[in-house]
Amino acid sequence: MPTPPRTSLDAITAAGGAILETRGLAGLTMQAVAQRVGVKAPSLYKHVADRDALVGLVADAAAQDLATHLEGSEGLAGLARALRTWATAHPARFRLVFSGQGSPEVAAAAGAPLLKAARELVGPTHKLSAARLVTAWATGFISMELAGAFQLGGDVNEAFEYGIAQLTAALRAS
Amino acid sequence: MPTPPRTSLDAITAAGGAILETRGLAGLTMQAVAQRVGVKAPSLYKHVADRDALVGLVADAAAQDLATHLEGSEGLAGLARALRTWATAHPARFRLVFSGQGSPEVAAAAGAPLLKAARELVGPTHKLSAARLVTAWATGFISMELAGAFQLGGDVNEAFEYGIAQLTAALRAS
DNA sequence: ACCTGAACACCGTTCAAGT
DNA sequence: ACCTGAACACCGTTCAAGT
Repeated sequence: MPTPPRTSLDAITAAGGAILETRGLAGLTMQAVAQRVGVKAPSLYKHVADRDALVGLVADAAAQDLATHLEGSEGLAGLARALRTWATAHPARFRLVFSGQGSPEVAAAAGAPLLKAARELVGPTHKLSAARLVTAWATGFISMELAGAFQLGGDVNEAFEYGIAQLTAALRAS
Repeated sequence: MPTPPRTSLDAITAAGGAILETRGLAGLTMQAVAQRVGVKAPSLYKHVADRDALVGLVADAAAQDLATHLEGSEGLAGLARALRTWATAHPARFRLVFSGQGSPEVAAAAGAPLLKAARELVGPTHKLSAARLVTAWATGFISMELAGAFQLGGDVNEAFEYGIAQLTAALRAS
C-alpha cells in the first residue's frame, strides 16, 4: 500500500548543511542526517543514491549560498573580500564547495561574478586566464589560511590586501 | 619477556605513503598499513598514537619528497612548474601536503624555495606578502586543476603560464 | 511507495592475554 | 616489550518484511 514520504530531498539537503556546519564533513553521516529528518538511515536511500550524492547536494547548496552572499559585492577587491568573509564564517562549506564534490555547473555559477570582474579589468584575449589567476589565488589563499598554513607570522590581512593590489595592478597593466 | 619490534615507524610511514599513492587517502586505513608491514592493526598503536598521527607522518614524508623534487629548480617560474609537475604525478600526496595535516615546520621547509624566489623579485618590505601571493596562487591553481574545476574550456597550460608571467611582472614592478 | 529491523562488511580503537 | 584475538562502538549499504 502506497504511503506518503515522511521526508524530502530538500529536508535531507538542509539537514546535511546544518550538520556540516556544526560537526564538519566527517560528522556528516547517513545516521546523523537520518536522525535529524526523523527517519532511519536506510530510508535515505529512497531519496539519494549514496553518501557521495548527499555530500554533492550539500556542496551545491553551499555554492548557492555563496553565490547569494557575493551578490552585494563588485569588482575584484570587493568580491575577494566577500569570499574571504563568507569562508571565515563557514569554513566547512567553503572547503566543500572548492573540493570538487559538487556539480561543476553550480560551482561555475558561483564563480561567475569573479570571472566578470576579471573580464572588466583585462582585455578579452586573456579574460579566462585572468579569471583563473584571480580565483586560484583567492581560493588558495583562503584554503591556506583556514588550514593554518601561514606559520611565519606577519599580518595575514595585509598579505590578502597586498594580493588584491598586485593582481589588480597586473591585470590593469596587461 | 621483551621481544624485538617486528616493524618500525619508518616502515609504517613508508607503507602509508605507498598506500596513499595507490588507494588514496580513504584507502589509507590502519588495517591496510598493518597488512603491508606484516602485523595486525592493533600493533600499530605501539608505534603511533592514532590514525591522524599516521596520516601526519605520511604528509611530512610527502612534503620532504616535494622538497627534494624542487631542489633542481630556481626562480618563480621554474619552481611553480616543478610544483605542478610533482602534483600531477602525485595528486594524493600534493593534496595531503597542503591540507594542513602534517607538521607546520615540515610544510614550511618545503615552501622555503618559493619564499626565496619571491624575496629575490620584490623588496624586503613585502617579501612575506609576496611569497604568500605566489604560493596561494600556485597551490590554488593546482588544487583546482586536480579537482577538475576548470570547466570552461580554454588551455589550462596557457592559464598557468599566464599566471607566472603576471605575477613575475607584478612583483618586479613593485 | 516508503519506512524499518536485521544483517553484512568494514572502520578505528582498547585491552587482557600471550610470548 | 611487543604482538595478537576478541571485543566495542561506530560506519555505509542491502534487503526482506511491514504498513
